[in-house]
Amino acid sequence: MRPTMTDVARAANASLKTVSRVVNREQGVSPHTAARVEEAIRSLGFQRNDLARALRRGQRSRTVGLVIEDVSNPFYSAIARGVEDEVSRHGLLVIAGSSDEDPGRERKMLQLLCERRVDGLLVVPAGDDHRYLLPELALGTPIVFIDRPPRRIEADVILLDNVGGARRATRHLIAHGHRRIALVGDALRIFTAAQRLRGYRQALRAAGIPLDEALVRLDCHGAAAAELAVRGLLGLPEPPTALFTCNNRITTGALHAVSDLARPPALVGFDDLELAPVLSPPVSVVSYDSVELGRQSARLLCARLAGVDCPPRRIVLATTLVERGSGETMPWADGASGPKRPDLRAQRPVPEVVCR
Amino acid sequence: MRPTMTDVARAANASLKTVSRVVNREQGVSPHTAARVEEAIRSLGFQRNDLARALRRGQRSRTVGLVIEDVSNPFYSAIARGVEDEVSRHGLLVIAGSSDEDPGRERKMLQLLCERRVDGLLVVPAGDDHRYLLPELALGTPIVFIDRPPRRIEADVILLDNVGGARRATRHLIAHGHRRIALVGDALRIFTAAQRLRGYRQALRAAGIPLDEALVRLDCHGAAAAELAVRGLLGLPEPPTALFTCNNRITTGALHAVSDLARPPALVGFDDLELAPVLSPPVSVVSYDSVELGRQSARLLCARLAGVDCPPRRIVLATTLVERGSGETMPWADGASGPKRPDLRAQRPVPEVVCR
DNA sequence: TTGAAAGCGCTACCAA
DNA sequence: TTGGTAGCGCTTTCAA
Repeated sequence: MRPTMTDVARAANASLKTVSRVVNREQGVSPHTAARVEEAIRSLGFQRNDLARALRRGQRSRTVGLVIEDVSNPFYSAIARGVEDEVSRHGLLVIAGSSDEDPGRERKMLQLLCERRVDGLLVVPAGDDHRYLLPELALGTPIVFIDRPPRRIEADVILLDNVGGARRATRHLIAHGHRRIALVGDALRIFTAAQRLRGYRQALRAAGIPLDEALVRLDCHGAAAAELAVRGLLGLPEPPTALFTCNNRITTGALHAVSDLARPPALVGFDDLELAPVLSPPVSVVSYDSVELGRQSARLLCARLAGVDCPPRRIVLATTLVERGSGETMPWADGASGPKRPDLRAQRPVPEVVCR
Repeated sequence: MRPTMTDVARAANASLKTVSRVVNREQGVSPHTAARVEEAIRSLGFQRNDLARALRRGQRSRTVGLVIEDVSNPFYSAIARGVEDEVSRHGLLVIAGSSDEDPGRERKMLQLLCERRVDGLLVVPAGDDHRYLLPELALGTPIVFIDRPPRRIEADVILLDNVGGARRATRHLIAHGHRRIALVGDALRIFTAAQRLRGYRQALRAAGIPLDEALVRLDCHGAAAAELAVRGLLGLPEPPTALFTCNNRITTGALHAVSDLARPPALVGFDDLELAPVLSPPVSVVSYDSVELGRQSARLLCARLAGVDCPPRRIVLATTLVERGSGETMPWADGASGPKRPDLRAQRPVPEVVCR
């Protein structure tokens, strides 16, 4: 069995309270007694039970819950890292879980986290009604929403400048002569998807380009769906000359769809990709610091935990357009035969003899 | 204040025990009483305190601790996802933390997790001596090591076939006519780095190619260091004609280093990259299922939690070579001028007028 | 079917 | 400087 303070007290021939004092480095223990207790702790391998401690002190579990769509998506795992960096400075650990964009799972995860008495919650919300969190908020659990605002409740939220980023990306493509610019995006119930569509429309309107519904492909969840959508766009009688892809997975899918094209359309994606600079052409993106997104969210949460009590805050982080090449090309003249993107495999000698 | 069972009992005019029975869906409560209690639970917004419950039941916190190098590295976050998928089926949550390859941080994290009484631990170990975990193991906390074996203790571990994968990668490059194959790897104290070097050496030896120390670049931690190392290799009087890059970050760095070369060396990387197929040329890699790596580790942990008591297991997962193009090119004949990798930006018209 | 009392491992309060 | 005792919110045991 695992030794308790009582065991240590017995072994050290001291009282429970004295052991507690030593463990918690409180004043008022004679060096001699302290040494005896320390020795007992060492020999028994005692480790304080934080569950019991928290219960007694009326504390929570000294953890924060983080609910994101998918811990294995680089965008979200970067957030997780930012959160960890920030909260670990306060001795808090992070319980992270994936909602898979399912409001039911999200709610269940949040419920589990509340039952474990997390000190605070960080959520990239998937649901469309978060009123069920009101009692928890009222009980003093701070909740900070990340990347998307909560629905039907007021709470702290850290967002990206989605509209601005999308508008800039689209305007950038227009500036390079494109008029048939497709948007490939996720379902509109997702806040960021809707906002990015808004920015796209604003840029078109500002340039006097009518919106062509055929060029707007929504509900692309994941790379595979996006790849299909882009193939569909390219098969149109009048295909787009440029693509605006609304998140990292969609950009990835689009790149798969255009990778074997002799003349790929121009492309700007929302979210940066680690390999964007080494693709050919290098991929231009709307970028921002996603670790910082997590860090700021956690910072706000920690401020709330420390008692900062102001009305719900709404922080918007800037996005920047990173020009790398894929978004800075003009449309091909119709029917003109332009230079092809070469197949390197064909260019380089391939051996005829393969050993073993 | 947060309502407790006592509050519910008072509100429902029932005893504490009766409330407990209702909350835990135990038998022996009359429907009428149960309804009254349910109503009180709803109206007060009662939520059972899992901390107190676990304490009383002598349970742990119903969480597993996961210590990895960096939650934001796709390799590790994929593991985290696999772990989550598996343990969530048992009602367990995941506390994940980053060690940053620092044995001190690793130890501290593990200590924190033990104090919070996690049910089990999953660790990608960074340290070189894990004997400090022996007491915890003896107390019945199952620990499964992932990707690298523990040092100086016996415990469950799930590994990849590093030697086999590296050998196959190197042999593959040899088969395509390369004899000057560089290895870019991490510090040898990291198990996987050492094993992959071993596989590389085995393949060279089998082909009768003497090892050229100048072509072995170790201690490359992170993409930036790898990029530098590759630039160094390419600046050699007799540069390598092929690269074997030992992990995902190193491959990324190498790709940065060769991205602007007219004639990039052949390349095979260990770890797959999401964008590998759309790079030019597409990148050949030693691949495996990293979500599965996490899932299997968690499965073993859960088996231990369920009481499976056999000697420590060592499971090795297979790796496969995925040929995509970058590893299937012959070396350039010395001094011959081969076809260049074209710059797409130059090929395509760039607009002269940019609006606003 | 219902409830009183003890106690999980710890800390807080007060007394010696 | 030291220690007894109560109690955090819950479950368990046993009695009514």
